[in-house]
Amino acid sequence: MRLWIQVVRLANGLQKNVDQRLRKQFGQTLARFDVLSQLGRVAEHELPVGQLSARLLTPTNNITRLLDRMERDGLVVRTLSETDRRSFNVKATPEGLSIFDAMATENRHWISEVFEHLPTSQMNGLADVLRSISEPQTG
Amino acid sequence: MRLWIQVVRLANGLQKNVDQRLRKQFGQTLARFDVLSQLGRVAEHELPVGQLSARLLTPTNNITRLLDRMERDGLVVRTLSETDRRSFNVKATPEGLSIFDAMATENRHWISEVFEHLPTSQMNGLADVLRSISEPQTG
DNA sequence: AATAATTATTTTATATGTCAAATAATTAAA
DNA sequence: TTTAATTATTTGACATATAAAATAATTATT
Repeated sequence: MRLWIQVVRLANGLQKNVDQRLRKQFGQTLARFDVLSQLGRVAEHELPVGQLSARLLTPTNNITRLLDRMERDGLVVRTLSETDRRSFNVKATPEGLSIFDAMATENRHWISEVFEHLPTSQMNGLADVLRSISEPQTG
Repeated sequence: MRLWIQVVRLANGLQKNVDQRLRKQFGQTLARFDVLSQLGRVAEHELPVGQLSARLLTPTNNITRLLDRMERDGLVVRTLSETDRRSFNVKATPEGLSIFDAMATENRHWISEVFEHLPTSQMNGLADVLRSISEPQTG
């Protein structure tokens, strides 16, 4: 069964494609886009590092340096939590949010190009398959 | 349409899962597994670096250091090409092949567990979708 | 209050990925 | 046959990912 290899290739291809476009057109990466997209959808565009990493399905230690560089580049700021001195809040800056909006707009175009030629029936079928596969490994 | 995000998550989940198991059980990574799987399926288990990178859909400069470490760990050897002094052949060592066989066996189990519960009809549907999506972006 | 366990984050070390530039050998052109 | 262009691979600089250990603050226990 080489089906999974095809799924992986499709996903990797999509990600590479998006990452390359983000690099060229915005000087940003997919990882940064993911961070901003999480911050973009919460109140105050602000989250504790731990919650951010949980939303990204990635361990905390994995995004510390990513945040370092994003902070250096003015996309986010870290502020001490007022209730827990161990914890930092990460907040998207206006500049970060504005870059994110631009990236998100472009991204929607790219993705819809890829799925444009896919009939609705197949789209629904794909959604079903994803549900079937994803559920058992939840957790 | 967040369909593509689900595809990406499924694929990333699968890859992370496999990578972690390979690390824990064999002290190897998915990237190394990919290299060995390509070498494993050609005559003499040997390929020029360029052809190897083409098969892995990754630029040559991207696997140079990977090969350095694999050579250091005795999984592959690099030998000068006899016909082109710019070119190196990468060959899997007996040790590399033996580790690969063990990894491939385990890998088949893990993957079949994931797809085990998927009805044949959905499997075929997924294959169709993959074909539809993949064709336009071939290249 | 002192000790222990837990939690949030960073640090360290290493592996993999990106792009651009360097090196060196081959082929093509003048 | 010198020069120029191409090809194969490596190197350099940096970004992202992994695991394990370190820090430091909090909570729980005694």
